[in-house]
Formats: sequence, C-alpha cells, structure tokens
Amino acid sequence: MSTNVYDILMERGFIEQTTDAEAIRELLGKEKVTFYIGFDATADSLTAGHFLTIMAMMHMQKAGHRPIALLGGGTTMIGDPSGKSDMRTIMTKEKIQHNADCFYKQLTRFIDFDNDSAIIDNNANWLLDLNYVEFLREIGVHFSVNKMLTAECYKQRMERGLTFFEFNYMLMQSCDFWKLYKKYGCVLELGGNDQWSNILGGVDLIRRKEGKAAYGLTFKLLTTSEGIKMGKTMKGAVWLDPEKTSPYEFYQYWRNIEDVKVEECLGLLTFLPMDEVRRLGALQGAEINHAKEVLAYEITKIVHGEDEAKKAQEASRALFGAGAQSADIPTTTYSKEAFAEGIDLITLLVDGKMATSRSDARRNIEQGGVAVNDVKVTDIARKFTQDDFNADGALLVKKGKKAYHLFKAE
RNA sequence: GGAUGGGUUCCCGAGUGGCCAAAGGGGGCAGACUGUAAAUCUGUUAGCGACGCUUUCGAAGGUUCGAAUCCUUCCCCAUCCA
Repeated sequence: MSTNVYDILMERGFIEQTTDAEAIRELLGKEKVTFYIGFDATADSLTAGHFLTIMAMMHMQKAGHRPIALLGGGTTMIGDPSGKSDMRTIMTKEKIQHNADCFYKQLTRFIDFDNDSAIIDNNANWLLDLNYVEFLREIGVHFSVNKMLTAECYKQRMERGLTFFEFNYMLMQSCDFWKLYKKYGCVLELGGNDQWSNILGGVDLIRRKEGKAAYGLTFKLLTTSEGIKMGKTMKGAVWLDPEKTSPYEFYQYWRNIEDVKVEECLGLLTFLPMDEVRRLGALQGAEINHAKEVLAYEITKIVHGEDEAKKAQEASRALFGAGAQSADIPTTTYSKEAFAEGIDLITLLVDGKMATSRSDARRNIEQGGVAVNDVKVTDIARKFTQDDFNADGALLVKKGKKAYHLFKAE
C-alpha cells in the first residue's frame, strides 16, 4: 500500500465527517480493512447519486481493502427517513428483492467480487426474521430516544411528523453494522453525509455490545450550487442503467454541469490525477467547456465503457458543433405509409418524448422553440413527409437548445 | 380519546357562491443574451378535434340556475390536552 487511501479520498474531496480521523487513517495505512456501504433497494437501478459512493468503494478496493456491499433488502422494507420530508411509499418484498438483484448486477461492473476481494450481502438475511421482543432486548436497550430525537436527521421530521415505523430505521442500520462486524470483521462504515447519524448509531452499538472500536466516515453529498442534490433532473434521477438513461443523456448531464462544480466533480467522479483535475478546474471562461467534456467523457467511460463514451461524445460534438450527424441520437422510426400521409410536428414531438402533451408541443412550436433540419418551424399544422428528409434520410427535430430527436421511415 | 387549526394545480401558498383552469412566489419549458455554464430580462406552465369543449381544489353525497367556496358523512395531517 503506497499512498494511504485516506489521503487519496481526502485530496479528492470525498470526506465530510469521520468518527476519528487519526484512527481511521492509521488503520487504513497498516492493514486490510473490511468496510461496508449500504444500498437501499428503492429502485431497479443505481443512480448517479450512488455513483459517488461507488467511486469511493473503488478507490478503497484498489488500495487493497475489502468492501462489503450491503443491499438493503430488509431496511428498504422501512425506508430511511433521513433527509426525507415525507414517508416513502411502502414497497412489496418481491419488488425489493428484484431491485436488490439489479443493484448487484450493476455493482459487478465496478467492484470485483471474485476471490473474496469483496463481499455482497443483504440485510434481509437477518432483519426479516427478527423477533420483536428479542430485538428490543438485544438492540433496543442501547438506544436513547432522547438522544435520537436530537439527531439532525430527525429534527426536520419532528415538524412534519415521523412515524414509529420509520423511527426504527436507525436501529436496523445500526444492527447491520454490528452483524457485519461479527460476520466479517467489518470495522468501518462509509456512506453519504445524510447517513451520519445512522452510522454513529452502529459505531456506538458495536462499542456497547462488543466493547470494540468501530469507525464511520461520510462523504460529501454532491449538490448544485443551490444546494439541490445532484444526479436528478426534473424527469427523475439520472440512472446508471443505459436502458433508463441512455449513455448520451448521461454524458449530456455531466457536460451541462455548472462551472463552479467542475473541479469538484472531476475529483470525485473520475480517476484523473489530481494535478490534471486542478489544471482543468482552473480553466476560465469558455475554456472550461473543455474541462466539462473531459468530465463527461471520463464518467461515461467508467459507467458505460469506452465505446459508449466515445459515441456519446461524438454525438454531442456533432449536434452542438457544426457538422455531420451522428447515429447516436435518440431515434424514432415510423412506417413509410405513415410518412406518406405526412405526420404533423406535434405528433413528432410527443412521440419523441420531447413534449409531455400535445398542448405542450403546441406551445413550444408557437413560441419558436422547435426546428426541423435546422429550420425553425412555427406552423403547428405543418405536416412532414419523406420529401422533407435531409441528406441523411431523416428528420432532425430540435427542441430548444439541447433536445434532439431523429425521425426515420422504413 | 378531547379541543383547535388544516388538506388548493409540479412545490409553497392566496382564494370562503358566479368576473376561477384558480393571485403571488419557487421550479420547469421556450425566447433574448451567452460558452451546451451562471446571472438577468420576456413569454409560458391541466387536457383536447382549441375564440369552444372536458377534467381539476382530501373522498363521497347534498343544497343551488351556478360550488374550490355552503351543508352532511368519511379519510388524512399538525398543535395542545389525556
């Protein structure tokens, strides 16, 4: 172990809070540490939000430590109230199991689980069969309600209401840490900063039950300059599953990042050397667009592979620069018969998911936000046939500055 | 369980019989300016076969020519009391 991974994480900007910085650094420097990160299986794909945590996991594994990816098959049954203003919808067991399977599949892209170099487990294995009375006697006695109520994560919920159901979440997660400590010798829990109080709960629990030291460390949460969690768009989360968020869209998300976040993201979400990160982050004015391209390319490469990253980059350049068209733009294909009669622009926009309704499409056209083959169209009744196709045999519809869609006939 | 105050469009929040598809703000979308950034300004923001029609103000009924607004029952939430 050459450089202490703690220093790497620190330099790249991951670390927000630690239970004991000195002790953690020392531990990571001298031995192979088993650590864990929990993933609550609330959807059938990981999101850009998880990606930061996965990056940290990759850094740790590279440095020779052993990650445990703990899927939250059990805790998801409750739902973490931290940072949430409303209670989550309660999900069925089957749905959660399905989600956990999807998570695992995606995680194998980033983490090497062979030969015990990483462990995957699911807290459903112990949480689902818990006996209530036993749980209270084993775990419950160690938690002070008074103390829990003062935790930051519950404070805002005190105003809106918090059910007993959710209040238990902290105990379950603490129990996880303790179980993993016993099962695999896991002594370190990592997580997003919103997990801080849950992590502290686990650290305390291990100390009380086992009299042993365990540690916790949280990562910065990626937020926009306005403090909104990054990795979300109005249409929903940015997914790592290419079926849910195409590599092109994924690329574009990072390509459009705010100037002030570029350096931070490069450090956290790519493996570029820090000298390079700082150099790119220091670019001024229009120059910083170069840094954004690098950022988008690098992240897309890690998540979707080099080929997809290249394709996304080419598509992006083609569309935004002048020049040739690329094949990697979202495309909708109609039958030749449909085009023979002509298809109106409103239908095209709706079918290409560039407008949420026909009214929305109509408004966009009327306001001059829509162009077909680079010619602005404001006539809502205008129909298009194959005669309108461009040299590449397609209609390139552009809504606003960034939404493109290709329509073809066959 | 009791008392009080509430549930309004994506969110916050005004509206307490017709002038209400519902003020204002936020967010979103589009236009201008730009660098595929930020900030700013303008327009727009339920749906549709669109100077009209249909659905919407916690749910279901009712009063009325006419209800987000009045009445009844129910569901939910917050605060205080137990």
